[in-house]
Amino acid sequence: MAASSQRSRCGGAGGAVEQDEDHGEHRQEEEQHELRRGPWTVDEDLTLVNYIADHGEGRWNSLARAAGLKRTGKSCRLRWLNYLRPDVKRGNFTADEQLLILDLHTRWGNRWSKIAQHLPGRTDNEIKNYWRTRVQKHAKQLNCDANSKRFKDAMRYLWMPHLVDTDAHRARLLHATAAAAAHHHHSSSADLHAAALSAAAVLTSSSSADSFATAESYDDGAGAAGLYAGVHAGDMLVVDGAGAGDCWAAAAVQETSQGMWPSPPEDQQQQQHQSAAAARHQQLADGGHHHQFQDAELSGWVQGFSEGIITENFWALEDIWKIQ
DNA sequence: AACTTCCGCAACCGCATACCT
DNA sequence: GAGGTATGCGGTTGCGGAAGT
Repeated sequence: MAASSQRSRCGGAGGAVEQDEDHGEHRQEEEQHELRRGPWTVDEDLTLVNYIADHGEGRWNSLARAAGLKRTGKSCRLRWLNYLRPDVKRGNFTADEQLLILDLHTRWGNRWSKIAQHLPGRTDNEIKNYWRTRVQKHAKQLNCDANSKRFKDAMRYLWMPHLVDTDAHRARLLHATAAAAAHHHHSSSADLHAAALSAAAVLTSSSSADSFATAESYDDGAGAAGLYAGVHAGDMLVVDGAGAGDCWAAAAVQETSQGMWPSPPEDQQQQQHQSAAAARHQQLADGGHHHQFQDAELSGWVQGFSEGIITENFWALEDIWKIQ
């Protein structure tokens, strides 16, 4: 694969080089040294690894030449740092890591290398890709910018607790699906509010099932729980004084937001289900009043969010049911 | 089975900063 | 201090495989 794609890459990303003011000279220089671009071959990897094992890192341009690699120093450095380094960690991000990324990104924005320093074995490139491909996708689904306060609040009060609570999520999947389906059958237009809230729950849970929950990530859920203890998915609910319909909606969000996760061991399931249920009952017992947020701005956002669900055409309900 | 679309990720680029002479 | 080179960073591109039709 390497050979063919290299050619095309020279015409693609490499084409930008030729737009430089001294592109002619540049190309001549490249041809002279037969600089390679595109994916690295196994031989090249071995050469680089062996050379660094013998001589150490640094001085990348001279390293590339001395090792006999027809690559720029930059390319060698990138390959080593992002892929060949022995301590580089590959594979899906654990729940802990996801939480950390979300948290650090709210603090520092796109300071990928700074964020990467706090995730041992992860590279800035990997984190950046993760953010762009997964997190931004969800921002798009929420109809807001990934850098907006609105989205960050959604992360903090919906997503993070969602990750923390993954075990409970798994436990309630079947129950939630059944409840939602049953409700769908018996719902009328009067229940639109509740259904829309349910839709929001799906938005923040099952839509993320594709990428945010991996089998291995569940093992770390408990550790992450400590970080965000006290923040629960139910916190985003606005339990209005309107009555039973809204209470159902509140419960629906709590239930369906648990998403599509594999099941934990039985005893764990029961324990978590019980505590979550107790919390919900307490919440509903407090009903008839707005849920109180310490952060007034957040409270406003929550209100806006729940209203927006109805007015901003997030997803058609039909789509939600299809997913469920 | 063939084709198209979508998505994840490796690798690239330009720019900024640090370091050296 | 000026100029040149190396390194680091963040944004972007496009390939290849998966998913959908």
